[in-house]
Amino acid sequence: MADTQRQRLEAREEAILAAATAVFGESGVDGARMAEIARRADVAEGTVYLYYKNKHELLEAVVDRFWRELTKGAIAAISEGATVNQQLHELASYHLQSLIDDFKIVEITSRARMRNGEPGRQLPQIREYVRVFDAIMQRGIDLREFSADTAIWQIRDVFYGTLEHSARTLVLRKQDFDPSVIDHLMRLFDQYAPTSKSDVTSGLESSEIMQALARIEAKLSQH
Amino acid sequence: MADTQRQRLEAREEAILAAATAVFGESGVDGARMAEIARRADVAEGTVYLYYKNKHELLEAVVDRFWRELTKGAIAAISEGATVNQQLHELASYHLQSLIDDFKIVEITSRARMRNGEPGRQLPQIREYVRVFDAIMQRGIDLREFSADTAIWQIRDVFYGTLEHSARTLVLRKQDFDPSVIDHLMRLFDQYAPTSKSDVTSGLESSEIMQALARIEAKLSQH
DNA sequence: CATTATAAATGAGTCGTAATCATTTTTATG
DNA sequence: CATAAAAATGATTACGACTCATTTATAATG
Repeated sequence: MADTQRQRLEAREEAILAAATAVFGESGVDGARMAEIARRADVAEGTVYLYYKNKHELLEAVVDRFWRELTKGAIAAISEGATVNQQLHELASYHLQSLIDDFKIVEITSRARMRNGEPGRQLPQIREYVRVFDAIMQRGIDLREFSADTAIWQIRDVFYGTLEHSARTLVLRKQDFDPSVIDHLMRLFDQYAPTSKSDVTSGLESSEIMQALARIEAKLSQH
Repeated sequence: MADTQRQRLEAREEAILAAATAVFGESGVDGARMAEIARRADVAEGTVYLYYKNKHELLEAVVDRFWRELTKGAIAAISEGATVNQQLHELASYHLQSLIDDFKIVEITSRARMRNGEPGRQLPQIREYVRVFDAIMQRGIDLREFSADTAIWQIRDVFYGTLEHSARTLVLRKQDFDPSVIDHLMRLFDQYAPTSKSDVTSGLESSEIMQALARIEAKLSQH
């Protein structure tokens, strides 16, 4: 029964993580007591330290899991065949709604970034989460919906920065999700549409078409 | 000499605040020792508690002063007679540069917002700081440079949200101030011009072609 | 199934630090 | 100079994160 043993350990780790998430959320990082987390996970205080080296690592695990789940949710929230604009809209809505719903955990994220006095390591799971946006944007550029010289990282900062601030604004005002925030944000993306001038049907464009056709031909010959 | 007495007390408070700013910046909030702050301010540990009720209130005072100074600096950085766009540019530059220079203290700000477990009280001095932006925007609307139905609070979230995220990105990449970030942000503000440039018929055709090709590719990959 | 070895769990005890408070020192007042 | 009030001190307390000697559960072996 080496398998059930492993499962029991995993269940325990999960119980600790769940308890920690709850307590951190309710009391904040400083207010959270390791004793309380242990009590809710139904283990002794020392046991927590068998799974996580210290309070900060436990915090990191909680935050890490949160963003991993968020990534899953984001991918699920995006319609596969939709237009780039539609997908951005879906991602923005999902993101804003999540930030509002789990405001407490989101706030705690900044705490997990701090290691000792040094600020801002990138958390791996946030990097992963951001890839969802990057993939949509890249597709937008490939599809010529956005001009090719678009600096994705700058737009990403606009996208996430705006939504984060908007979420804070809404929560502080005790308001719910506001669709106008999304509409407003999406309108900014019109900025990145390729210039409406005559280079639309130029030689560069046709080479892109030929490249795509070549890829299709290559795929066809595989069958 | 009731006046010199008062001055001595103020000097002491200032010494404690300066010491706290330094130590919080160097070691982070958790790493900062009240004993170290007292030592650097050249007072006994108990004395600190005569001026600030506890560590958190001291932190709040440090953050509060930082944003008060920032407000002063912002107002000084803006040219009185300049155009609205020029002023926004100046404010954005000043803000981004400050966020980069004092990244540590800025990060600590989120910590000061937390009171017990409850997140996000507005810090009064940040509210004050934000007014600088609001005033410029209001002037822009009054001068008909921005359309009247512009929701200032949403644009404010774009402005500060983007700059905050950009600053983090730059600092993590160990890059300095990047003017292209400002230019990029300022271009977004064209959106709010009353004479909308967005109703020009643009080259939708090419993106439609590319989308069609992408759909074909996607279908092919399924086999 | 009994025995031993190994892994996991326990919680009383240690240790560091924020905060307190009885005592001392300084300052203001007449 | 005497006295009261204010300010400052630092030894002491309180509390919570973390440790570790001991106990309990699980796996391995003949």
